[in-house]
Order: sequence, then C-alpha cells, then structure tokens
Amino acid sequence: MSISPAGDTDKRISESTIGRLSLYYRALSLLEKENYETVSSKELARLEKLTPAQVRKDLSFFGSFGTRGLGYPVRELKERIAAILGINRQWRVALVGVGNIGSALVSYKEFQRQGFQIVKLFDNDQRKIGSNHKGIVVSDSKKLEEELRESGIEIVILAVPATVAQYIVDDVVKAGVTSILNFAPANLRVPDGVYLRNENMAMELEYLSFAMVNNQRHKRPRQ
Amino acid sequence: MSISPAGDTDKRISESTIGRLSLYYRALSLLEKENYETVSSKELARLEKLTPAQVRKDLSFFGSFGTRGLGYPVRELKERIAAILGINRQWRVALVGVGNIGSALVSYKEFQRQGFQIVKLFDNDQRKIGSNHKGIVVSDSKKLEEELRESGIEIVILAVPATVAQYIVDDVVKAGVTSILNFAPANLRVPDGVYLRNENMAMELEYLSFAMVNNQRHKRPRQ
DNA sequence: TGTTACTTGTGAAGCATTTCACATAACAGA
DNA sequence: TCTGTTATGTGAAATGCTTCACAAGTAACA
Repeated sequence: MSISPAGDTDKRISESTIGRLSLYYRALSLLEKENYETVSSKELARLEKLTPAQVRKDLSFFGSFGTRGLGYPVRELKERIAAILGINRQWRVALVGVGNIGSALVSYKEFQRQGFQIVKLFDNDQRKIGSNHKGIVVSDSKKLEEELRESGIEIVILAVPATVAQYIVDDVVKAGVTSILNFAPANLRVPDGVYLRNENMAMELEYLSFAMVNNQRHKRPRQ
Repeated sequence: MSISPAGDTDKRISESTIGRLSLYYRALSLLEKENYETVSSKELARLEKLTPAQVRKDLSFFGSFGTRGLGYPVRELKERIAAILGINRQWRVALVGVGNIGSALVSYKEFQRQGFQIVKLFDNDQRKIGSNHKGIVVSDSKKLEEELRESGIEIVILAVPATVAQYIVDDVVKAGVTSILNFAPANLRVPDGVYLRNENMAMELEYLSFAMVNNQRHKRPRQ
C-alpha cells in the first residue's frame, strides 16, 4: 500500500508522452497566435509528425478535452497542457557556472517564455563574481547552499565542468533543491526524491553520425 | 522501398540503444583513463544506472565483444563503440547563427573530443560577418550554400531564431548536407534522406516541472 | 427532427523494448 | 587436470508503448 496525496492519480505517465505534450504546447501556441479556435488530432499530429491516435491517446491520460466532431479548443487545450506540465506559473531558477554555455542560457528566451526565470547566478571564478549578466549579479559558489535557501530557488541548472559537477550537486541537494538540469558530461548521483535531467548535446551529434555511417534512419520514438 | 548499400545489416537499432552506446562510450573513456583493463556488464550498468542485461543486450546487437567469466576489454570495447557510433573519425561541422547559443557551442569541448570539428561559422548580421571566433572567421549566410559545398561540410548545427530556421535548412539541404542538429524551437521540414535532430532545452526543464507538480518520478527509459 | 459528416475517446491488438534465466565459456587455484 | 567461480550471450517471457478500429457524441443543415 502506498500513501498518496489527495488527487494523485497514481497513473504513471511515460517520458515519451510528456515530451510530446511539450510539442503539443508549442504547436498550440502557434495556432493560438494565428487565431485558430479549434484543432483536430489529425491536424495536431500533422504539425508534429505524429499519428492522430497518438495525440488522442496522450491527451486521454489527463482527461477529455475535445469535442467529438469538432476537435480541441486551441486556447483551452494549451492552458490545460500548461497546467499538466507545470508551466502555467513561474519557476525560480538558479544557474551555476557562468562560462560559455552558462551565459548563453541566461539569455535563452525560450526558458523565460515557458515560465523558467533565472534569478540567481553562481561561479567560483573571482573575476566573474560580482559581475553583471543581464541584470543579475554573479554570486560566489562558496555561498551556494546558503543563497539557494534564502532565495527560494526551485530548479538549478548546472553548467560547470564535469570534474566539479558532483560537488556542486551535493551542495544543491543540501540546500533542499529537488530539480536539477545538468549540462556537464558527467554521471551525477542524487538521492531519491531529487529529479535530475541530463542535457547531452554531444549525444545528439552522435545520433547523426551513427545514422550517417550506418546509412539508415533509425527509429525515433520520441521528440 | 529503400536502396541499401551492401553490408547493410538491415537490423534496425533503436534510438534508445544508440543513446546508451553513447553513455557506455563515456564510461569506458573514464575507465580507460583510470587504467582498467576489463569491465563487466554489471559494473558498466552500475556506472550508468542501467541493468547488466540491458548492457549485454545492447552490445550483442553489434557482435560479441566480451569474454565469459572476465568481462569486456575496456580499450577495445571503447574503440568498437566509437566505430559503431561513427566517432572514430573527424566530422566537418558548420555552425549557423553566432549568437548566444552559437558562440557557446563553438567553444564546447565535448564536440571536439568526440570528433565533431566546427570549421565554418555563418551569420547574417553585418557586424558579426568577418569577425573571428576561436580562430574561425564568420561568413555571410547569404553564401551558405556555396561555401558549404566548397568546404565539404557534413553536419550543420543550427543556432538561429525559429523564424528563419526553415529558410536556412532549405539552403543547407540544397548544399547537399544530410545531417542537421537544430537548436531553434521550430518544427523543420527536411526531405527524405536528410537526418534532423532537435535539441530542445526547454523540454528538459518541462520534464522537471512536470515531475515537481505531479510529485512523481516518471519513467525514464533513456539516458 | 432527421440525416450526414466528422472527430473524439478508448479497449484491444500489434509491435517494440526490457528483463529474466540459463546454457555456455573462460579463468584461477589447487 | 579438475573444481569452483564468474560473467557473457541469447532465446523467451514480461512489460511497455503505439496503432487500430469503432462506438458514441456533436455540429450543420435541410
């Protein structure tokens, strides 16, 4: 038996489905901008190169949002998906490591647009500490734990060298942060209850080189 | 119907397997640096948080690389995986869009390390054209098609705004390039035979926010 | 109100991936 | 050479995901 919070569906949603919700959200944002009132699963599927059945099945995990014979109301479905993904609100994000990747991410508009607000920056380089990036003053990563707590950060993005990533993660976890997006090419350990995602940009190029040397279009279940 | 070159195994390898090969490669690089001679599927699995059976099954698609009772020879397995992934050679890569993300990628060491050499840069901003980034002079993206052909580029990385991404892609395809890694939040059309991967960094944050608002560890088949 | 056209929502079927479990093989030590 | 231990490689089972196919619901229009 397991104790679940009220309202917890206990239904496990696959990562693939969540990834596609993210795609639907983007497509719906576009449709909304072009003043479409409704959209069918067929059209949504076409826009994201999926099947209509896939779209309907994905959405059906979370409820009935459509009208038979008509389709889905664009604006409402967009809001519902935003609520499911948790992007119908603002998240306070800190970024550790203001190097090449790090400073690019500070300016990355797509994060903003989806409610991920980078409000703190950390680095261990004395030359960077105190400097200003897009209106945010870089803090000393020695004070990471303390300042993360104080500022109520909920998500941390890691853009530090692989060699130090684990130490930073340990501090981040100590500060009570439960979500980490890691850009370092490293395998990080986190305790249960902490969500960790790895962004592995080299891996994407490897998919391409694999496809090229094997002269095949490998199966592409997600995204 | 599809024309396959001689030697094509015709065995479809799943994207998940390829993603894991990439992880094995990274783990093996580390083990090699630490002078390990052999590694078991159990150890490799532990390092990448997978199951031993998964590791063995993945490798078995490509041959028998191990010795019963002993495990896999670290150095050799690493080389074999590199060959499978197509990273046992250099790839000539061009990057279009020398903005925030673009210039960060030019300096991204992990690409280099895996044989992806960025040798051309393009932008449409007059202030950037002619400037020098890490020893590469930025070309005018008006000359994209011509210069891609001349310089024998095999992979293009797109780091341009979503609004212009499709136009760039069309030129890239015209130039005969068959592999594209796209960072723009856009759904790009490419003809059959062109490999396109999308790097969607906001999506990774959405996995995290979904997990947080749904208070669950969703299933994580890959990476 | 009846008819036609359309599209959802969903069990069930089909397909793909992961895990199991064990026969087989190699090494180490006596 | 024999015995114990370890670990691979792989069919088969289990699990998970996608697609099919259709009942049911809605709109539009006569």
